[in-house]
Amino acid sequence: MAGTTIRDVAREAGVSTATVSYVLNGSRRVGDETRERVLQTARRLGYRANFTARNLQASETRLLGYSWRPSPIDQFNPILDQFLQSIAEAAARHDYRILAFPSIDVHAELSAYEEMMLIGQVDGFILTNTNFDDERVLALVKNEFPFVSFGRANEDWDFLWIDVDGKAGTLAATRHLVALGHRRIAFLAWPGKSQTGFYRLQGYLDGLSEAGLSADPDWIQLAGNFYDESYAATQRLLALSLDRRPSAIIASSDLMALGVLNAGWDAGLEVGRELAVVGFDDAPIARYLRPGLTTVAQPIVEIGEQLVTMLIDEICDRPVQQRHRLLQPSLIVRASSAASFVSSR
Amino acid sequence: MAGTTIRDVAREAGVSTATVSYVLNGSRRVGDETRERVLQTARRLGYRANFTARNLQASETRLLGYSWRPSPIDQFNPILDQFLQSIAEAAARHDYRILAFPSIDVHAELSAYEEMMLIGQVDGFILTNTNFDDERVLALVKNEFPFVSFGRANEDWDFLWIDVDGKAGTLAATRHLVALGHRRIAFLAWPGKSQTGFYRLQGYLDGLSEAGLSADPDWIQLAGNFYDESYAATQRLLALSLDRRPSAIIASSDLMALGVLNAGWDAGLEVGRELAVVGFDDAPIARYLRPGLTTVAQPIVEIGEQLVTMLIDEICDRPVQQRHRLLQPSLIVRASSAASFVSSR
DNA sequence: TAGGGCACGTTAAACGTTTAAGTAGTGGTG
DNA sequence: CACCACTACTTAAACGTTTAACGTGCCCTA
Repeated sequence: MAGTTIRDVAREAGVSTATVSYVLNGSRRVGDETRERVLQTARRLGYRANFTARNLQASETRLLGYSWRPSPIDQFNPILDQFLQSIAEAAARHDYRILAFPSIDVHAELSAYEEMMLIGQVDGFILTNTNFDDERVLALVKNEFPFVSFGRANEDWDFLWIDVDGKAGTLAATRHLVALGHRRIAFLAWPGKSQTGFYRLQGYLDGLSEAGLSADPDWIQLAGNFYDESYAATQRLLALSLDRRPSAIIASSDLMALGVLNAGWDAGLEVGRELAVVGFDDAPIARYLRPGLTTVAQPIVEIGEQLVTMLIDEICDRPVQQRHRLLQPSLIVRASSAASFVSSR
Repeated sequence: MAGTTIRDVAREAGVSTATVSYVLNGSRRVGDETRERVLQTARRLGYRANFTARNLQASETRLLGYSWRPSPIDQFNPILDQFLQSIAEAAARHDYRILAFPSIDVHAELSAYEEMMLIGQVDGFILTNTNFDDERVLALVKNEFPFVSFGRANEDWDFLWIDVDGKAGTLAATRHLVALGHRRIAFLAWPGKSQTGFYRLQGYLDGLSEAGLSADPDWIQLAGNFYDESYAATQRLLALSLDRRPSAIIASSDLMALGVLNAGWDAGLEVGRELAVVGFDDAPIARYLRPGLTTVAQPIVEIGEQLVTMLIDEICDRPVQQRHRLLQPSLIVRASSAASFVSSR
């Protein structure tokens, strides 16, 4: 279709294709007069480099695969937007592009085929929502294919990852609530073997013991990363007898915090004063909720950029300085936990 | 790196590369015995097809570029998540992948270069957030490069697009409010030459005149697609004297509706009963707000799928049935406009 | 038995680049 | 003048596939 090749330009300009290539890439000195002529001809003919051919010759694709787990239709993905933009721009700075791979969970026997399809199409992978025993990590490690992950998996697997120190995040959240006077603090934890979820729970537990508080077992409620489950879990918490009912709830994500807010509201509580709520993610919506949601923010843009440069270093066989990086989150205090509180013992 | 080529397999299996290719692609009959031997060898050597080479030979990239305008960091993109997933999966069904191109707005003289870089990297483009006088459309049309757009641009430009009938959406919203008894209905419109914004405003105006209502000029407030501007615009509306103050507000987007909700709340109004609010987009968050946000939902997944098949048809020079498609949105009624209302004349 | 038709393989050109190695031509130096 | 160094350009091989065109040998039919 487009069809103007480097050969057309060469013929038209009366030089060899090599010369045209040298001019276009600036990879070698070319006489001023010839260079001008080539450039003019290229422009006149509307020449555009064929990336496929160039990549074949360089035996690289200049493509990075981005694999994420799509969220259910009615949930929101708090970071996709920022993250995608961040990795796309970081990649572009190094002349790489991002190829989208929503990971389908039907990993039956397709996976072998799929895997074969995926690899060879890109130079490396960026994984998000990485889990314990993540089969994607396993497959990539087995194939010795370059990749980086946002999120840790099994401790004994060695691969490049960046993660947010979730423990530090929920620890800060817990300290914040303790400082406000809260003594009965509950936590909505993810069930199953999620590393991320585990660390977030750990920070909460650490925060309690640091303050000399012991956690009532009922204060730790299991709920998947869904609005409904978190709403129901909150109802269970609020149904506890008055002396055990928590005055503050930390949720493992903003989506879940939303369930807490609404369950609190529906129970007739004034969130912020009668019930403190803290989320995790700082989703864009968090600041616009009423009351504004106190939450733990992750440096998404920075993570995206670091992941990309890390991956490109790996692809180019450059040594990667820190193969595992734990970035610090920051607590954003808003009205959902602003009012200071005195425990009604 | 990976390095096992079709030639290695051929040598190892004692056949020609052509035979290997035929076996792997099933593009021609090959003797059972030979086929088995080739497959075994390929498996044993861990052979993976090199897509670049394959694409070069087929002179296609099997890649679709997806260009969107990233939202500011503190705003949310109501559809990115669903839309991206939808086009990625639809593309995968036809063995295409999605390449991410967040369109940088610095379109100074970069654009010529950019354009050159973009084209040739993909077989076609998917545009979203298409504007009146959209320079991307112009560039693609000029280059006769295959693309489809989610959203219309200038009437006299001929290109493939799918859009949601925004006029029908706001018309339905207006009718709904009228039916509830509202007589003073305001509209938050986007300034500037946005086609999308224009149609949405039009539906509102049609709805009013259909009901025999005339719009007070002050009821149409201009505000960009941002929370803050919409919040401020709502404050202006609520500051009108009691006999002119609107009892219902339609916003051009859910993000803006959020500004309306909060401004209403901050003014001490009970949204849903004292002030009805309608948004546009049905962002995932809409259902979780309190009160739940009445809004106009777009069939995002369907749009994504249709765009992709449309684009692939165009790329393959197959005739495209309807080059312009207007899909119908649907009104989702929630608590922000549920209570029936009697105007206090 | 000559011939066509079929099944199964191979050969080699092509896709559009990049780049190592080679060839002229020029000017400077001993 | 012989030699070298340098500049400016060309030749041609490679990157890893696909596929049209071309052998073979074999069976079937007239």
